Amino acid sequence: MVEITRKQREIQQRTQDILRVAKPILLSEGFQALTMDRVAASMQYAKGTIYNHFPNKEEIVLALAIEAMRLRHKLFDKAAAGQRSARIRLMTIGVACEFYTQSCPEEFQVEQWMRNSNIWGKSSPDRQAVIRECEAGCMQIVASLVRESLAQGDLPAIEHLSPEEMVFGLWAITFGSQILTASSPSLHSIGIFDPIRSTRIHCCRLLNGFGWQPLHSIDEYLGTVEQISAEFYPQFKQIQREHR
Amino acid sequence: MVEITRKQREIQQRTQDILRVAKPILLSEGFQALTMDRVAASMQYAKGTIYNHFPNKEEIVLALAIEAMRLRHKLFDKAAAGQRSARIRLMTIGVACEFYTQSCPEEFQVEQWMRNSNIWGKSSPDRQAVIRECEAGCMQIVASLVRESLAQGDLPAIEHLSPEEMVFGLWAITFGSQILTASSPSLHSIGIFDPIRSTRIHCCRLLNGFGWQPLHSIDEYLGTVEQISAEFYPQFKQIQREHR
DNA sequence: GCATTTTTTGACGCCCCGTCAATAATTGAC
DNA sequence: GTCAATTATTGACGGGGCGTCAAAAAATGC
Repeated sequence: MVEITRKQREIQQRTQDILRVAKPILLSEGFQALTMDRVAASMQYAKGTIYNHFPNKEEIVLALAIEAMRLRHKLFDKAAAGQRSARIRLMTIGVACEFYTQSCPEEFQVEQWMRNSNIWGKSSPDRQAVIRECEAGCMQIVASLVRESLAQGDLPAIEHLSPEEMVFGLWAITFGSQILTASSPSLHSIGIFDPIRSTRIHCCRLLNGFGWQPLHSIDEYLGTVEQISAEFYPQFKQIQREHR
Repeated sequence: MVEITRKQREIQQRTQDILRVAKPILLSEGFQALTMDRVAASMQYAKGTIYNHFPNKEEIVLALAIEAMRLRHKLFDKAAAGQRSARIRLMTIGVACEFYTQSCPEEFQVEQWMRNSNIWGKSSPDRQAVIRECEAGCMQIVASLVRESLAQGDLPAIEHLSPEEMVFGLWAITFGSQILTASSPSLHSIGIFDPIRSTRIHCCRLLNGFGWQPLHSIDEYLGTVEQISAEFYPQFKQIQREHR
């Protein structure tokens, strides 16, 4: 059943190779520059062979997006594991998001591309389903932390606001901040010089606002986030500098 | 100085005509389907003539984005005018955002397209500058409401959080929610059935969290938002037509 | 070793982009 | 009203990407 012939393995390997070739082209020169001819030429295969693996270039982008979201999912999983309080583990997920966006900017970029309706619309339902599962999976990790805290009494039930809606709020502010940071050229001119710090503060206020115990002062929160960051992603600062 | 020859007027008019032709193509069939040949054929002009107006199709998209953002700016302006408290006027801007996204989905869509680096990167610095000004202008409207409230004492200065950062938070959560609503297929499956209501609640909690007087209970807030909505946008369709 | 199946190939048809020399229209001087 | 100069329009063209498919090559199995 898990029998895989050599041939099949070779084919799977080549699918990977195609992605490895396509990714730098996509990320450094954009979607336009990613052409099937070029991918084929880079690998010394004929174009038709590439088409045996991906029916169009949009599918390549979606395949890369799936890899990106799997990475995100893995980071979320690691962050949500462990013995600490749900609130701390939730903060760790927040740090994971920062880490992801900052030190895997390519994956983050691909996720944005995937949201582009041109690409989404042309890709196969199968891959779309994988993406959806992955996204839902990430949300479920957060949601289960919320439910855990509710069950343990750290987090009071809030009238008018379901646990899922709390997740939605956290997600929206994190995601919204990151998108704006990445694509709003006017941010700096309006006086936002450190969007990451701003985002952290808003998340802290949101969590405190939910009444999620133990409440943190901003200074505590920022300090704890720094600790988590240093602990989980010791290489982060370095990478951060690399990417300026 | 404001002398405009008939010829110039005709040319300006045709630029508009091109946008009127391009918009439905773009919105109903996507960026792929928007080809210069097709635009030209639709208007019974030669392709070269279209190129006299726009050096490439990305510029057409950006020109449409400028129209969209001007509309957004106008809505913000109207919302921020009037004699009511700054907090109410801010809420009115929130309603304006909802209105914009809901009843001008095409404009909202074009704004997203514009953020796509493929399009942004290929367009002219002039149009990019207009977009930036427009975006900064929208933010300034919000920022000045914040500053007004600070000056009047309705809104306490918050340690660690500048007025601009408050704007950033509001912007991020509103924008983030809307993007997610528009492009996250898993929202429904995770249990978010009324994202607009959720977003309103989060905004209310954010404003209350800032200590922005007078504080609203969720019920009050939702009620007030409904009132504003009914007052400013009594007839959804009519306003939509105005800007066609 | 040979027939059958699978895989690879790359030329092909189609379409789009953006250009530009040729053509048409407009202008303004006389 | 005429005509030369200026300006605007045209559409054929070169370059290139997409996706296909019949033919060639390779692998398989008997």
